Amino acid sequence: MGADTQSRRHASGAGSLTFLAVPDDAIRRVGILTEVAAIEKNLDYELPSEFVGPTSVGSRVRVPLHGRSVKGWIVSDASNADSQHDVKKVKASLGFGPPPEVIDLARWAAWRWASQPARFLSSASPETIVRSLPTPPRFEPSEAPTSPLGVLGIECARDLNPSVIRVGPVMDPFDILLGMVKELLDDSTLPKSLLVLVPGKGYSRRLVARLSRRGVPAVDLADGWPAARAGWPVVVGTRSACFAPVPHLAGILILDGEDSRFFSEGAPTWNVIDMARQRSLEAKAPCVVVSSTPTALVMNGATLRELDQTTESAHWPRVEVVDLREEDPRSGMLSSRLIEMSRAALDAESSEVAVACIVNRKGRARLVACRRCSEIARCENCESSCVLDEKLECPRCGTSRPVICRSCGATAMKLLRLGTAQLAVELQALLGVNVKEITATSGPDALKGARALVGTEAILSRVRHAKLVALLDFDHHLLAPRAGAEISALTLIGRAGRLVGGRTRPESGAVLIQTRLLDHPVVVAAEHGDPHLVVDADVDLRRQLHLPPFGSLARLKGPGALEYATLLEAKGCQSAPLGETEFLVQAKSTTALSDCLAGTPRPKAGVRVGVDPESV
DNA sequence: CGGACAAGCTGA
DNA sequence: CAGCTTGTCCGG
Repeated sequence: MGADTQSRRHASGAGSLTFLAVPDDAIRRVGILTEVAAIEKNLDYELPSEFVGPTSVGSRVRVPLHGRSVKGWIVSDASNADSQHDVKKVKASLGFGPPPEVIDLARWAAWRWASQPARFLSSASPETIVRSLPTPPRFEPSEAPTSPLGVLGIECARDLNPSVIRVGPVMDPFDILLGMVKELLDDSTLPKSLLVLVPGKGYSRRLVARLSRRGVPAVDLADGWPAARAGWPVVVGTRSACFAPVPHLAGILILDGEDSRFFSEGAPTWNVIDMARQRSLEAKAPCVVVSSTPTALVMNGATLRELDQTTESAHWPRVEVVDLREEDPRSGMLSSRLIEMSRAALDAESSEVAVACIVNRKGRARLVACRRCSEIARCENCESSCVLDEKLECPRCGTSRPVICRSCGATAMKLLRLGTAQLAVELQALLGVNVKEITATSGPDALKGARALVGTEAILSRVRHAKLVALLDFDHHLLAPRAGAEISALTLIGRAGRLVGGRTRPESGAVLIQTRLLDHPVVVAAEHGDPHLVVDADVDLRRQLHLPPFGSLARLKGPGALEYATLLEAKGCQSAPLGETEFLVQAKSTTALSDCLAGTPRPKAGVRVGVDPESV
């Protein structure tokens, strides 16, 4: 059975839109899906004649259930009138909810990722009650963009097959958006909405402001749910915006499609790319993804469109590589080339942050040894190696103890693998300027007065410009033991590149990569500004291992995992143990796996099911 | 999910 | 056998 037939089966509950013509004295019954995710069937309720509020499919209501009062969605008009139950009355209206198409999408998603529709519908619903909707502005026809990207946007908007546009990470994708606006919103008889999905909140806010300056009516879904529900021409938002309540979808544009924030690892696992493609398929609308490093999951059968190679590589940053094998081991992560380039960057950029150093280790040091006897500091409980911050802390079991060597009692430690805090101190000593430490938890004024920064990847979302971005321990990213690690390492270089600018502009800075793997394809790709070999390798690896999207898999976790794996195996899935209570189940296709999971009741002992997680 | 109700366990 | 825990069922 194809995905198409599947989703139709899951759409079967949805009825027609808005206020049905019902005889005045007829009692209107509605099918309700409650917020209680475990109850997957629709329950019948009566809509009292005094009921005030929207009653179309998707509307939010409060209903009595088992002595409780729960929130829910109207998911079908009148249902089986032959009720043996004494049907209860809907208690109250909770205002507008998602449109019928989104109810269908939530049903499909529940099937696709072995979850419940209510889980997805909650993120599709407004946070506060919406009782009235604004009137969307008239869309004024715009001028067609003539740039190559604008033309590409128009071209993609005409194609109902999914498209992926590969551009260098520094390339501004705004004209693609303008091209799609022109093609999809101009002289359309029906008011339609274009959805734009971006990874972060800040990006969304800036994009809305920029569109508004250009005279394109746009709202941010973060504060514009009612406007989106009313059918605003352009709706911008983060990952939950693939459920944006626009009543008539014109198309979807996803920017930075490879960003990990588009792939939800928590339960349920789901991803924006597949979700958006399903929604646009049902709406017969185009779906376009822009990405510098489209992974196999992003490509997944889409048409790849690119500019010429010269233009693409011009929009990668200038890259400098430091061979850590040649460095004096005593200089640690702060190589002489790094210091030299930092000084040049500080001279070139006289007031703002000039240098950003990225290393994914917080605290003072991740590995320490006794200065006197060289014993590695380990946890007294579990023997795993301690992290030094104020005290010696165990990253595994959380116990902490004073800084004293367990074998000789000395109190001085050698710092073997430095973290951000210590590196900031050392860099400040070497450069003689104000150096600040930035991690995900640092406050907004952590940047005040800083000329150089040391921190985790959090830096890349806090700072917009720098002359030099240094990836101090790039091999840590490169050698991460999971499928897709190499692509994310290359993506990191691209994100760093956005702070320094494209390689052909004279005012641009550079990205410095410290590595021991000079010939690694990722390092070479970054130097050439050409990701295609790395991207192809990701596709080949996944094809060979039958990983998504070339096969489908689910991770089962919990006390009932073994029992559930056995049941699924009997239905034609392959299963392999990953641990005592953890199993991997594979099937030939997404449809086969999802059908199998949907058709097999879970055992009593709990199992958590994660379908097609991003990293394996 | 969480309330209802049934079946099982304990202690005087 | 009351009083409490644990398990299973089901919701309109």
